[in-house]
Amino acid sequence: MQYHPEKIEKKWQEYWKKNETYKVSNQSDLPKYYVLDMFPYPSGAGLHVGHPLGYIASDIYARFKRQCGYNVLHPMGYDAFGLPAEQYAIQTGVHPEVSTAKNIEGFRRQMDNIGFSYDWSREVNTSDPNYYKWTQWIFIQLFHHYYDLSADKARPIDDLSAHFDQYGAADLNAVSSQDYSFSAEEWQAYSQKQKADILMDFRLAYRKTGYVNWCEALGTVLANDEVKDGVSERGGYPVVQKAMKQWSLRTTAYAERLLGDLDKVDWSDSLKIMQQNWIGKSEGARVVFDIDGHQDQIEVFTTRPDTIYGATFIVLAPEHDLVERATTVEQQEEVDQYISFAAGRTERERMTEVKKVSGAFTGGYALHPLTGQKLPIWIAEYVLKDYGTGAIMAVPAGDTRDRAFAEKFDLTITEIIDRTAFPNAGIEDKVGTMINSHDLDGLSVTDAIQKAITMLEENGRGERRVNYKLRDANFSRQRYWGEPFPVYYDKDDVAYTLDGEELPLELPNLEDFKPNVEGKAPLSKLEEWVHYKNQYTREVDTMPGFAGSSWYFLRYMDPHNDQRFADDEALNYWRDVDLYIGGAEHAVGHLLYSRTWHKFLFDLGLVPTEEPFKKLINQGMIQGVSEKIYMLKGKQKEIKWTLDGEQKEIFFPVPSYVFLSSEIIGQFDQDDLTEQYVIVEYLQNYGSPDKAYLNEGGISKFLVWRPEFKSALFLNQYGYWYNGAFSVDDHEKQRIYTRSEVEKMSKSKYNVINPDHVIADYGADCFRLYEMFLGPIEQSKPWDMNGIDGVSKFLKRLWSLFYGDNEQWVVSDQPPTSADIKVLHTAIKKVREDIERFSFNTCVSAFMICVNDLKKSDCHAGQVLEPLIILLAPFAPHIAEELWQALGHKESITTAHYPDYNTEYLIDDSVQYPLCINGKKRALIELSTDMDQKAIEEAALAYEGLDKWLDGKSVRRVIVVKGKMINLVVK
RNA sequence: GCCGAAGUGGCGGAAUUGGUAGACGCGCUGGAUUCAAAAUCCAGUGAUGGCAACAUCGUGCGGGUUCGAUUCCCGCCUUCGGUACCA
Repeated sequence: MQYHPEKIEKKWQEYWKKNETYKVSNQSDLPKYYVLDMFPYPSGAGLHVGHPLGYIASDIYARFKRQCGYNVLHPMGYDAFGLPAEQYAIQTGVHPEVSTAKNIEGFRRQMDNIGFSYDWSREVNTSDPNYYKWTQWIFIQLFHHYYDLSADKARPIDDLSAHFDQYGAADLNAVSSQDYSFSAEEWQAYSQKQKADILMDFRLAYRKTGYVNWCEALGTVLANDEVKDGVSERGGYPVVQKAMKQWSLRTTAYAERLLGDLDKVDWSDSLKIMQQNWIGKSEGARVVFDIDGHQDQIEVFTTRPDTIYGATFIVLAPEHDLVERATTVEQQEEVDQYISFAAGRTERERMTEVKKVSGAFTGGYALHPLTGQKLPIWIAEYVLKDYGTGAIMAVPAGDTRDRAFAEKFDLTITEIIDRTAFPNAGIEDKVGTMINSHDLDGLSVTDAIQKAITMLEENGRGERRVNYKLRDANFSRQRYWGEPFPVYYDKDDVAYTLDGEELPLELPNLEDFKPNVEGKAPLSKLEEWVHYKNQYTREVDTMPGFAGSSWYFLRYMDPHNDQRFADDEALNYWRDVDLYIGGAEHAVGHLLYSRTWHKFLFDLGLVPTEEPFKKLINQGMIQGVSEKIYMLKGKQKEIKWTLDGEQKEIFFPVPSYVFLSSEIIGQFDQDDLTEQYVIVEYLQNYGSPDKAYLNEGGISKFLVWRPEFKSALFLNQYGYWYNGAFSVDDHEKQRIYTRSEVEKMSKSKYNVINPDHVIADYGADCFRLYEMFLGPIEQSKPWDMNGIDGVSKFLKRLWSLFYGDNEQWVVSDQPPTSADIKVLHTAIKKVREDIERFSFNTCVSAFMICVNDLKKSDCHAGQVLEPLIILLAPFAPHIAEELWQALGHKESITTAHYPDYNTEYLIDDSVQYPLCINGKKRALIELSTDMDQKAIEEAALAYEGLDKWLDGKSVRRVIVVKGKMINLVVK
């Protein structure tokens, strides 16, 4: 029997489906294990070879754990709300629901083709009302809770109202948008609207003014992704930052716990550091500056209160509320101009372009809190509205950007730290002795920080404060394809949430997905829908992409429950995700949002764990190799080139496009050249950089795809292709070479490799093994097919251990040799250990070594081959099932216990020791394994070739690492 | 800019705790088999010099620690991911 992957793979995929092999129950005596993949956004480009990298790894691990006796939850679903479907709808009129359903179907077919062990009965889809009912429900809970810092958890907002009723804002330790002080009597006297506004400042889901990328020309709000170099990517129109009332989630309330609980999870240090830095905890002081001639105060946060006497001016973000107040009549025009300049700058530009210094003087002055000195108030884009308080005290002697700013605008620079004792220290380093700082003079920086805070507190001009870089998450999108907010407003703009029985609030149907006037969300066009119970209006914005993905891992535990987001029993059984695999691009965003939601649900007693993901692995990205063909710009009337030193020319009857093979572009002026993408599947030799080419067939396909080039000429170093034929006969000379470039794998770059095509050529098992064989799971690499033949050969060799070279069943009952047993147990040990450390590429190597060795010794013993295919089953499940069945088993190999190794079989009699002189390997000596340190040392010194290396010098020291190496230190 | 990661033969990569650099695979070269090809099998394959034995160099670059560094430390360079509305 021959190895035909296409036959056996379909057969087993159908078997697994029919027998519900991978269906998992919430009731089991076995220990649980939850293996999760980051679910995909079902894009129109389909699944490409980059997606399955992580999915294959997690599938191997899930299958391995199952065979080790765990009840394994391994589900999959779709993150189905998102921008691309909406853009597609705007372009084509196809409803996002329709295109999404179609894409999901395609993804599912592609995933089935790879042979994953998902329990598809638990599939979730974030755009399914039965799912987003609970996303809305969680939002409602967030709305009705606030964060109590004393209890260090979320508490019902009604408790807060009760506190206000009884005590006013006194003795309150809660997270809020601004500080409040009012008495119980005052509170009781407030109007409903006033009360609602105050409570809003405490809610965990709350409204505030946020900024969006507004493109007037397109009449829409753009995602950051759609803005390039400050203008819209489509059309290149200006983009400005526009203020809009938006929903936010008070993620900052959880900052401290998000930071501290990183200790509880088994994630890589680099990932934890990224999250730490994102949360960005810093300790310092809040300092208050009076504005000269006004009642208002400017509040700043500084990590360097020691430098307070070096503060020589104040900088506000251009959007800061007090800019208007501080600006004088004379400066009004300049300030207005600067504000509109800053509005045209994206936040990214403002952060990145640190070398461009710009700003404007408001004309106003602040008073130094300790000296009373007048400090000019400036506005500048380097101060961001959402960072800290949106204002800074500028200390040009202690901060590089402040210094650059002071130098540019000729502002006072007061040196306040003497660093002569630290000649290598930069101006931001916390070393040195204070000078020009009144009471702080002579103190070290660290002492000065403490004393400065005390002084500020005593003067009532500030206090010790912890600040986080983490910002509250903007939760509103002016778009259609997302979860509708279960929210409505009364005439006074007071927000209310829908009752539970009204959920899900289904996304109403729409024909036209373009935004409404002034960038209002598309739902605002449905006037009837917007009006709710006569006097109310509904929220028309929708939730962002991360809403549905922030809790989906919980829904898999109990996906069909219509009473709760998941049942207690299911939650208490599965608890948390034991292994989570996904792209490094989610390192902060998704993982931080999920952790926040999870902690909130924990506070409400709804989930049993504080952290959702115990162990996390980031898979690397598979990049694509795009291929571009050179072309002369515009249509040509004639073409001249040199062939074998001879000048050639062609005059075209009608002007034609001319494409050039890459080896001859040197003959042309580079300025006349341009490039066109080629669909990589049209190319021969694709995968070898700069060696891919179009042959006659490829050119035909290219011209069918791009009919505008139908009459083009393709030129290479031997001749040309024109009107359907090459001018040379030799096939070797009929090649138009393209240029290769490593880029993101994307539909728009025509470099997407569909796993289906690889599977059609090599089989799913081969594809799975090859993706793992490419390299460490965490590393990014461009996709290339150059090594896949090796994996394919391996599977055929494995098959031939069972079916022999003449395709007859050759497995025997003969007991195996001890050498073959050693080969098997070496592989078991290596594979078991490497799976546990997620080193799947070396597992594949271990399989290859094992099969090569068994092939060499002509081993066909069932006692060796049977454990071997169980060992391989998680990696190549189809071939494993087939051979398992051929060995006479009736049950799926999924139920077979994963083999254990016995170290007794692995012991060697002797060790090859490298004999090193001063760390350099000079000889190999073979010594018995049981020799002790001393005996090894003696054997080394007795080595006959030794004199040659000593060169008259003597051995000073002998270092022996038993079983590893011997080093002689010679002087 | 800031935060994180990576860089080893012609290529993908291995070296798990500081201990034989290049496992395994691709490619390439030579050979066997074949009418021929494919497939398969065998041998070789880091660079330089040498007939060879062997020697020297060699893990992005420049330093350092150590008997010994791909691995640890300091300073750079390049590429990739994120940078709060792509997912």
